[in-house]
Amino acid sequence: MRIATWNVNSLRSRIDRVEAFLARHDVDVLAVQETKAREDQLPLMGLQAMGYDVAVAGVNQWNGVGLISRVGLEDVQVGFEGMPGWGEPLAAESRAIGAVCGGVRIWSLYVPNGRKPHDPHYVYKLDWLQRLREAAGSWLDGETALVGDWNVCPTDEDVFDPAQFRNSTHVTPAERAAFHAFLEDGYAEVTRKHDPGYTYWDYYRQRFERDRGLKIDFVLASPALAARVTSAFVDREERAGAGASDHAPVVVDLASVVE
DNA sequence: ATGGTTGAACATCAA
Repeated sequence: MRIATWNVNSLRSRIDRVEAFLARHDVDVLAVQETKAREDQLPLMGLQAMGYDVAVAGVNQWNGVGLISRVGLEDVQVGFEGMPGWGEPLAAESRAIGAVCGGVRIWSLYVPNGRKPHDPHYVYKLDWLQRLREAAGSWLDGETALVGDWNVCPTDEDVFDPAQFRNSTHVTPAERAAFHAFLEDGYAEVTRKHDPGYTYWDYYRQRFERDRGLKIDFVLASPALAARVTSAFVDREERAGAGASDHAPVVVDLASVVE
């Protein structure tokens, strides 16, 4: 089974690229972030014609997430227990949607950006990650994937110029500790060893063309799922050209379950 | 420090 995660930066404006990506790589499940649309706003006919089911969450224009699956989409959950929201009118937002796809529970996550250290949104980000950790602890036993835009660079290797980011969000010790807490609990980040490259390049200043990016999109797998991972890669080509998202998709291959 | 680009409730906000 092949799963992928991609911050698409608007599913409506990117639908042609999404369909082409799914076909090009023969993807079974795609977790999307920054969908920026309600389900009733989405052109889903193309995806349905390709055999995919779709579930999305989130009503505001920035933070929506979704799952696109052709191997089942069962037990859909919008948000996780204890997930902190933000004030009105964003209270109805959701940054997490989970479902069982092909026997694997997959969570599509859009971790709060944080804006700037000490900003209320940064406090919210750390709180959100802590509450996710508490919920995720009870999912370790099964085959669980926590995928998406974590908005954290876990190491300096994940930043094109660490000096430039010294006073920025994504790299603070508290954010890195919040990310590593999942690893301490038993989750494994399964993409880095196969592809250490960046996953995000800002639209500003030709950052992609100069390969000045960040690695912030990750796939964390429970032990049973991590044991099934055979390969992974960042689809850098998807970031090139006109009409690209500012993130590239991350693809992970799972070995079939041996009967 | 600032600026640059993109998408959306679009001329302002968020990323």
